[in-house]
Amino acid sequence: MESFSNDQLLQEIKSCEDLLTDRIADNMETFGVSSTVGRLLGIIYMNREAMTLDSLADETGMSKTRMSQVMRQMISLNIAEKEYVKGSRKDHYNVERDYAQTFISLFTSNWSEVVKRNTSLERRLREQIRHLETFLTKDSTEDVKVRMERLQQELDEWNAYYNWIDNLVAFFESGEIFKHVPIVPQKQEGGSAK
Amino acid sequence: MESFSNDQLLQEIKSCEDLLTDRIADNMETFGVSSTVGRLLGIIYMNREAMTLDSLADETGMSKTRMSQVMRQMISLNIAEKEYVKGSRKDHYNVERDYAQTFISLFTSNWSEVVKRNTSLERRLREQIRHLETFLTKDSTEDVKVRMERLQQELDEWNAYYNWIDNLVAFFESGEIFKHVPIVPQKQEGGSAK
DNA sequence: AAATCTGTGCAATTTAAACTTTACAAAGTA
DNA sequence: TACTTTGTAAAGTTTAAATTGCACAGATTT
Repeated sequence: MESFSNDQLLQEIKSCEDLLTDRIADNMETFGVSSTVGRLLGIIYMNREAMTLDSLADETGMSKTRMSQVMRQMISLNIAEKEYVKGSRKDHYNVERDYAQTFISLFTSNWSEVVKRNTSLERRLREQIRHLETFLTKDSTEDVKVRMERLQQELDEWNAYYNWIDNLVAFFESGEIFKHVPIVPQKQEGGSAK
Repeated sequence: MESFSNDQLLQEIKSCEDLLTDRIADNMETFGVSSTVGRLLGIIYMNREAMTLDSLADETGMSKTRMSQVMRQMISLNIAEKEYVKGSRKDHYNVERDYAQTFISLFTSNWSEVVKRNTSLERRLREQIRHLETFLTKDSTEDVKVRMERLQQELDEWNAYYNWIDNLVAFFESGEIFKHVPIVPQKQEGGSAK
C-alpha cells in the first residue's frame, strides 16, 4: 500500500505545479512568442511574488542574459512589469495575474502591429495606382484596365478587413468582449454541491 | 517626363500585386504559420483560380515537395481545398477568398487545439489532487495544506479561463462576432463622393 | 579609488524550423 | 507490359531562431 511523507507530498504538489507551468509555456506559443516567455510567465505566476533575473535563471537553468532578454520582451508585450523592492539592488519582475487580461494584451500587441503595417502599405499602393492611372490612354489594352480595376477592388477589401481587425482589437481592449462572452468563475467541489 | 508603355503598366500592376502577396505572407505569421503558407494563400488568391503544385512551385521558385507540404497544412487549417478539374490529372488547389473567414478559421484551429490539450491536463491534475488529498493527515504541515488548496484554486481559474476561450472560439465560429463587430465594406473614390 | 554587483550589447554557438533532394508508390497512358 | 506522370515519405541540408558566454558600463559599497 502506497503512502506519502509530508515532504513527498510537497514534492508531488510541486510537480503538479510544474506541469501547469509547462502547459502555460506551450500554450503561449499560440501567440507567436517563444515558449520561454510562457515559461517565465508560469514560473513567476506560480511563485506569487516578483522575481529577479538570478532567481529566474536559477529556476530555469538558463543564462541570466536570456532572462533579461525575455523579461524585456514581456514588458514590451504588456504582460510583465518591474516592481520596486526596497533594500534590493536587483530588478524584480512581476506578471499580469489575470489570464484573460494576458490574452488580450498579447492579442492586441500582435494585431495592432499588423494593422499598422498594413495601413501604411495601403496608402502607398493607393498612391501608386493613382499615379499609374494617369498613364492610361485609349491605346491601353482591356487587360490593363481590368487589372487596374481589380487592384482597386482588392484594396477596398483589404481596407474593410483591416478596419475590422482594428475594431476587433478595440472590442477586446475595451473589455466589451466580456459583455458578450463573459468569464464564468468555476468553483469545483464547493461546500454546497447542488 | 516619365511615361509607361502598355507592357510596362502591366509590369507595374504586377509588382503592386506582389507587394500585397508579400504582406499577406508576413501577416500570416501572426497566426503562427510559416510565411510560405501566407505566400501561397496570396498567390492563389491573386490568381483568382485554382492552381496546381507545379504552377505554385513555378511561381515561388520552391520545390514541389514543399508546395505539397504547405497545401496539406492549409487544408488542415481549413483555408484551402482541392478542386476537381476535369481533364487534368493534377490536383488543383483553391483558397478561401473571404479574409475574415480565413481569420476565423485560423483563430479557431489554433485555440481549439489549446483548449483540448488543456482540458485533458486539467482532468489529470484534478485526479492527482484527489489522490494526494487522501494522504493528508493531522501530521501534515500547514504548508502542504495551503499549497494543495492553492493548486485547487489555480485549477478553478484555469477552468474558467479555458472555458472562456472555448466560448470565444464559438463566438467567432458561429459568426456572432459580426453582429457586434461588423465588417463595413469600403468603397474608395466611388462615383458619388459626399 | 578600488572592488563588487547588476543588467545588457554583441558575437558565437546551439537548436529547431523551413526547405530540398532523392526515391518510390499509385494511377494513368501507350 | 513497359513507360510516364503525380504526389508525398524519408532523410539530408540550409536558414533562421533561440540561447549562451564574454565583456563592459553604470551604479553601489568598502
